[in-house]
Amino acid sequence: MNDVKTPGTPRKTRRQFDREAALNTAMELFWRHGYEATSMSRLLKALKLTAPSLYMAFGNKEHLFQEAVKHYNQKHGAKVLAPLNSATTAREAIEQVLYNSADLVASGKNPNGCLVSFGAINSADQKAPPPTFLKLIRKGVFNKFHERLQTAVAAGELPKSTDIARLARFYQGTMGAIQLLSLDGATPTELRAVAQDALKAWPGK
Amino acid sequence: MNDVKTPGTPRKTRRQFDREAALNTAMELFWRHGYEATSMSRLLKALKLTAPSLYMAFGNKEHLFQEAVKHYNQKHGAKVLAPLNSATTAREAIEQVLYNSADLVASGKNPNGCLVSFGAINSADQKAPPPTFLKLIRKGVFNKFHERLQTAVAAGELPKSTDIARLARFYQGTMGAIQLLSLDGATPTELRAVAQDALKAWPGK
DNA sequence: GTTTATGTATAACGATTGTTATATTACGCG
DNA sequence: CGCGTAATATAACAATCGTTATACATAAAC
Repeated sequence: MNDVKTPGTPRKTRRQFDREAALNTAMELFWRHGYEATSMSRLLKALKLTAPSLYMAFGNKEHLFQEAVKHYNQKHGAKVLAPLNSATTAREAIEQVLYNSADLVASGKNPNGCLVSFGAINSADQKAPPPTFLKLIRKGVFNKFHERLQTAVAAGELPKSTDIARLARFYQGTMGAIQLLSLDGATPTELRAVAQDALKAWPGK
Repeated sequence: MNDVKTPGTPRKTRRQFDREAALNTAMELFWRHGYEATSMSRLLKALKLTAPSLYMAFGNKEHLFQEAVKHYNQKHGAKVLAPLNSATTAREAIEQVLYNSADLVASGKNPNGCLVSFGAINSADQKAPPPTFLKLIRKGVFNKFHERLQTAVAAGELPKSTDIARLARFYQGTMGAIQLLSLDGATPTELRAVAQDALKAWPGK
């Protein structure tokens, strides 16, 4: 009657490599060279995998990139932005975010710069999935800054006349400046100074 | 006795295309997509040239890129940085440079962003000629900022205790922030606001 | 233990990369 | 005019791009 095979017990994976470790290495390569300049052959060599294994596990290059970026956000991005939720004042929150950013992008333990900002900046097609995906994430970061500043106004930390969007843009821009300067060899100390200078533009006082 | 052919009268070129126009188009493509993501076939199509003509005129892709960047510096970079030499005070100089930058990278008449900052940011080999070449130019821009600030200290515009290098880095960083924000669609007006906010960090007063 | 499915290995796919050898055209000069 | 050279056009080069078909090995399920 029912010729359709029932799915049966889902089979456990027999993958022989560490998916997390592979994602880590892929993230590192994309971070350092960007999406298009990171070739599959380079990835395969670094991950010590054969092509079918990688395609089986991640689909294709675009999807691997997406997963690598998500991994980046979980492992690094979230830590950098954490003060937006934990610091007591908006000013301290942004100060700490900028410091975190300076440390992340110029520590020497990771590639310099930022995967989200620069990961697909040189793209043959700016409307292709990788650039679009990153742009969306950057928009989300802007929104996080924006919301924190709104909260600050509501709490009386900032005057109600404050141009929130403008301020959010300025400090997201400062983050970008820090990331960009790190590519030319600026040290964490120098980048913290950039953050401090930018904080002199904080409203009021 | 002398079998070596004397060079004779240098023959005028018989090139049939406008070298300047070709350079302009190449600049535009490199500006928009970066070095590696701009393929020769794409260049040839845009320039309406055949490969041998382009190679005859410019050598190879790397050399064409170099010439395109020089063209960019002459046509746009020089104008943006001109106030460093013409403005009466250092503060006004930097203010106008930042405004010029905001207008250039977000006017809509040109590709957004900056060829010198982003033209080879996603490179398979960061030590290859194109990234190295751009890095050198950015170093030169830093030096121009630095020298202008030194002059300002000598003229008494700034206290002698001013950390010149730090200030130069901060405003070069602000330029980078403006360029980066333009890639996500910020308007010239919004970018001028970023410049204004950054100028609130100007020492003294 | 046999069957069945899934991960791996080898090797190749067509497309495109930057570049150049060959052939043809056409202009400058004597 | 006619010689010689330089710019063009056609076409191909080896290398690499991202991806996949095929064959083999192996672990899970009955």
